[in-house]
Amino acid sequence: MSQFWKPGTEKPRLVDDEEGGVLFFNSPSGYANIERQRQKLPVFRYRTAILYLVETHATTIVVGETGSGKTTQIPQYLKEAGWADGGRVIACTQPRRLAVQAVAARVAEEMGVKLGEEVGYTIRFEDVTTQGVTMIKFLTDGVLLREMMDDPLLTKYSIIMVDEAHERSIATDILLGLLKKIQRRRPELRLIISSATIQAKSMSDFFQPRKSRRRPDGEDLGPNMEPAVLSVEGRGFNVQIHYVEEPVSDYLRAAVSTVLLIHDQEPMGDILVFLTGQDDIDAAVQLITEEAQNRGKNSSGLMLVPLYSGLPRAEQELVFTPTPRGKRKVVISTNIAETSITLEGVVYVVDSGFSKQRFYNPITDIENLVVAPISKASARQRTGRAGRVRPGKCYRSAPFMLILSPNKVAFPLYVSMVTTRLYTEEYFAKEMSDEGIPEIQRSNLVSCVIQLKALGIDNILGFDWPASPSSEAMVRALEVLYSLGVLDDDAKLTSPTGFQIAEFPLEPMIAKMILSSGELGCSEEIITIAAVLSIQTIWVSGRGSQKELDEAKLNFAAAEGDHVSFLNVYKGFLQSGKSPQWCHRNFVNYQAMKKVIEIRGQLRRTAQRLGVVLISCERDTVVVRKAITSGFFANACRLDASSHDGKYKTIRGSQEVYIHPSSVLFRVNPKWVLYHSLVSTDKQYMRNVISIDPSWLTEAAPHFYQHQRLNSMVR
DNA sequence: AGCTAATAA
Repeated sequence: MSQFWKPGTEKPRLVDDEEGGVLFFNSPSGYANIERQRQKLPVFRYRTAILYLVETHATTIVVGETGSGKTTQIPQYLKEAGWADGGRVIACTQPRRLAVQAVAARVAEEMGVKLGEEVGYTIRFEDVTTQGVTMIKFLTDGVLLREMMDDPLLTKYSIIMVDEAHERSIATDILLGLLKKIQRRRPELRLIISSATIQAKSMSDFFQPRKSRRRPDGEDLGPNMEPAVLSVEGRGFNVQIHYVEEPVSDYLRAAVSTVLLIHDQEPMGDILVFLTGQDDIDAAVQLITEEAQNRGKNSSGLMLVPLYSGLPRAEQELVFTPTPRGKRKVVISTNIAETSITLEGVVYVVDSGFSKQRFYNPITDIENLVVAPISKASARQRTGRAGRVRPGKCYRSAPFMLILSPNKVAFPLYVSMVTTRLYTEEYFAKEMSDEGIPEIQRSNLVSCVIQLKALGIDNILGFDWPASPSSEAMVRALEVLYSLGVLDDDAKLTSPTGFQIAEFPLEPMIAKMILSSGELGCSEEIITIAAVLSIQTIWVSGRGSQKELDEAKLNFAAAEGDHVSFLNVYKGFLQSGKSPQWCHRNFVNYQAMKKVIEIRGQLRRTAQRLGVVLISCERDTVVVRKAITSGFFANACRLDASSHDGKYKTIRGSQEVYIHPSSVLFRVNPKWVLYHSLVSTDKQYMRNVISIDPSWLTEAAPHFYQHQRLNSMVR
């Protein structure tokens, strides 16, 4: 049944690209042409097999390389086979919004229907479907989870296809766990799990029924509960892999010299370099520029393009501009180019073997961002980026781990120390883990647990996860939710508070803050703050010097702290008539502010529905800070008077923390502060900080701060 | 005394 691509053979180039982002289509003239295109896709050969397996098995796992056409074709096959008859809907989930939109548009085009009718999509803020008409619906897995809050059995769907399951996002994992549960109540529901090769085994194990539930042979009791596994080959060219032979002491320099070597010795073709973050990338751009200048005209002709998520939109688009004749484009990227952005024309990949990953320590309740070795699956994915247009080459190099500056590498829970010192072939074969650690095992679980509780999953510790988080992490999440008043003594959602907080598409602490703001009379302000906190940054990055940005921020700085400063920016933006020019002058990101307005609108509607009084406190910053305290009381810190370096201690755990340099309270150091989040680098930095009065803590959470504990600290 | 891998509701 399985078909595998033979290394060294060339696969036919097709115009299909299912991976979101860049979609292009050789404007077909008419239906016959589209049909011919569809039949050329690798997945077409499996049409009958897929339909048969879906018919006879509750769960079908489709292992498909990228470019097989599975995402766009399988939903159409299902529709053609009648799975959308009788008002039923075929769902296909994606981890990313952009992919949802792109794939839906493509399928609508192939079917010759208007997007939003037979084929539609739903993402946050955009429901492009028509009830009773839409037969194939693409949506993010997060949206499908939200839908379960109204319809726990997802009764309108006949089939749910979970695409890109190998990425193992939190939402995908929760969804898989819940779908497995739903299936027991709805035997007629079919699941298709689309996954990369490496994950197929664990996926199939997860959907394996317990022995007692297996149907006896020959008896017809509905579909076979054993998952079926089908492999579909993809399209893509052979990529020759080169490993380093000798240890390199610095992956940045190794990457830089590899780029120059490729440029000197290899035929034309673009280069994609994987590094870990903005710092690395900016440094590499500079080093390559300098080196190229030193080497004279043979090394000119390089077009260097940095790529990372924080880059302004316009600069990100540079990666898509066609390479000028006689030039070679070098895209230097984070792992955004591994999954989210597809670049055409890449022939060479330089892989550092590292990426930044989040790790959560449930003991300290702190999330860290650390540089860590990637998995084999990631390495293969990166390699595959070189084979999209013609046979390519991938250069894998990695440094001595220990030579990295100490603040860049920390070994978190779950990651074992890498003893091999370089990314040799042996390292790849023997030391690299097959798969990355699922996000759910690297994260704070507060949002995840409240979502499960809201869906009526009472036994969180006993939940059947595709990959179980540590019990410490689960217990920690339960504790936090209890302290927020979301859960009662029996760990049941409280009414109405718990249910209300679960309704908000926000972290529970932010949602709590919004609920309290109604009573405190400052909900308009708090909803603005919640919207600002839910996007990455409202400031422009990259334009001008850091110093200029710091100065621009001072125009809005409030003595009370960052949250109040956000209100000043928002007010200024409104007073300017939402002017892009005003944003530009003030180093404010216009796109971000537009998003703030949009999210603010959604939160306002949700708040109103839940009975939160919408009211402004005008200039009263005390109530604003009290409302914030009601959600974030656990993040209170006190300035350590004995040291004069701005050291704070958290009240809960006596952790040593510092105010982040980006905060308006940096160097101001009020005695008592509350932070929104911690960033760990060489120190623990508090991001988004306000000053508070310690009496607000006992007011907001008397159960959490026993009086004696606080009094002894206040002195 | 000096900072933000990626994604979503």
